[in-house]
Amino acid sequence: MEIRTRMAPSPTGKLHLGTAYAALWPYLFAKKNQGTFILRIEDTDTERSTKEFAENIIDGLVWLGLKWDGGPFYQMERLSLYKEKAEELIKENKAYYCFCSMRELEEERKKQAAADQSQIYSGKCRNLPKEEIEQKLSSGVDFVIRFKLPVERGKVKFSDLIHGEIEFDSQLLGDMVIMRKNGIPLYNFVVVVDDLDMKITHVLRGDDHISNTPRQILLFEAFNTPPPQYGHYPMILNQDRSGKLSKRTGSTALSDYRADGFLPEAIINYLALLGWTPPGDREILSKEELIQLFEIKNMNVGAAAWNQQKLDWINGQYIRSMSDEELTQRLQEFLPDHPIREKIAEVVPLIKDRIKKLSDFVPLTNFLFTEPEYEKSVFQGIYKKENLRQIMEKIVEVMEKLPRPWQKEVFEEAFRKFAEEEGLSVTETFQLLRVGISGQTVSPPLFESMQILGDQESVARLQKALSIL
RNA sequence: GCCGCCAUCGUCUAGUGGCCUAGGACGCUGGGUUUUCAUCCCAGAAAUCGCGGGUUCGACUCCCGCUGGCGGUACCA
Repeated sequence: MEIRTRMAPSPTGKLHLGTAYAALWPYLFAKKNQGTFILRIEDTDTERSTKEFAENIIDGLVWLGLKWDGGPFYQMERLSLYKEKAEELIKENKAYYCFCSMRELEEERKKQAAADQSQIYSGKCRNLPKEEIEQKLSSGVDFVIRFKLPVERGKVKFSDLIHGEIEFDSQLLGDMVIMRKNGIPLYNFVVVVDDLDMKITHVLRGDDHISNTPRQILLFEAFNTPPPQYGHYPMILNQDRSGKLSKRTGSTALSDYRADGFLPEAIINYLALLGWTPPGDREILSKEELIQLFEIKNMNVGAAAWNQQKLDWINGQYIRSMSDEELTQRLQEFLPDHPIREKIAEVVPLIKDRIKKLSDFVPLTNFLFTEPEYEKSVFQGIYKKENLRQIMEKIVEVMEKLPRPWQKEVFEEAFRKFAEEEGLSVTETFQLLRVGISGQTVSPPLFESMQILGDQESVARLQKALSIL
């Protein structure tokens, strides 16, 4: 039988890391088994869902490379199907109209809470006389449709792909609402109708859905169909383990990570490591390798906390493993308005080992296209003697005398010789030169940087530095 | 409250009864390479396996209880 999985985000916010994580598992499982991965937009919460959020989610999934094979299907475009299915249940006496007001229900729950009872619907409208239902319906009383939970069913058991056997007592579930008066269905019901309609064979979802599973299984039974296989993976926790991943300890929007220069392959790799353990000890794995190695049985059962440093490290690993050409292209795409965009290719070899994310490129190379600000104290911090100015003058002199066109090998030879003659350490000399060129004590390799700047600019900078000493 | 899931270094994890005086990764510390910073390489610190009972010749591994964390308990998804 063909394996069919789905990912079903609700468009009530921008693509969250947790949503990307949720997409990864059904994607990997479907690809691993040459199956079909379906994208379904669960937009039945009309208060909170927006088209923009749906688009943001779709864009994000495309960027990550988690391409779906079917959809996107929007539930709000499928309302007639849900209506038909709800009526089918009513006809078969498996669902009923409920005329209880919100107020009544709230009071009922309050009473139950006070008496330390489970807060489940009393079933007041369960067996209303036919005439009363007709009368209320025709006089326009507000109603919802409730699923008639088969209490006699006893324990609902299922074998979770990740957790193993799980069971719930159906008595504790209550008659849930499956349809609002306005014809918009509720979550547990749409999910079942859609999973049924889309012939989903494997539902991989967060373990916050474990307690929804018995309700959904009961609905599948009401439709006389065996339920799909369920697998509930753990959620991602905040960095401080203070609960499920939220804005509390940092951004959770995928678009923020993208804007910060994280690579999609690094994010996929990291998310995979958060919920699954690869065989062997390699952790840097491409999407293709993940698909090949993925096994549900190796999915983790306990929740993992977000670890930003590990993502940073993984992103750095990906950057370093790229060819210079590829990194250049990525940077050019990432920095479309960069002032020396055409020079990025030249700079890339100097910074590849020095950046963890694409955005690091800018502060690290800023001095190459912006005149630095000089501070006397920085020079004095490197060379503490009185004749600082004289030394700098000599450095400028050496620079000016170097044969053109400039070669970086010549720089090094010339300044090592200079250091020896003047009795300076090589480090001191190179650092004075570095600050003179970049205004900073930390920079990409000095001589390569000078070559990129060119002889005139380099000498001009040193002269400007000299002027403040 | 009730229902459910989970529990090994700071974090992510390996571990399926003896191979564990608990292995790996990130991070951290120290050292090496190096013109700075990084990269890279080497070394190190870091878990009495949440607690208490069992079962067993033997338990991180099996069972029970407790505690703690998390999730659910909606006309949200």
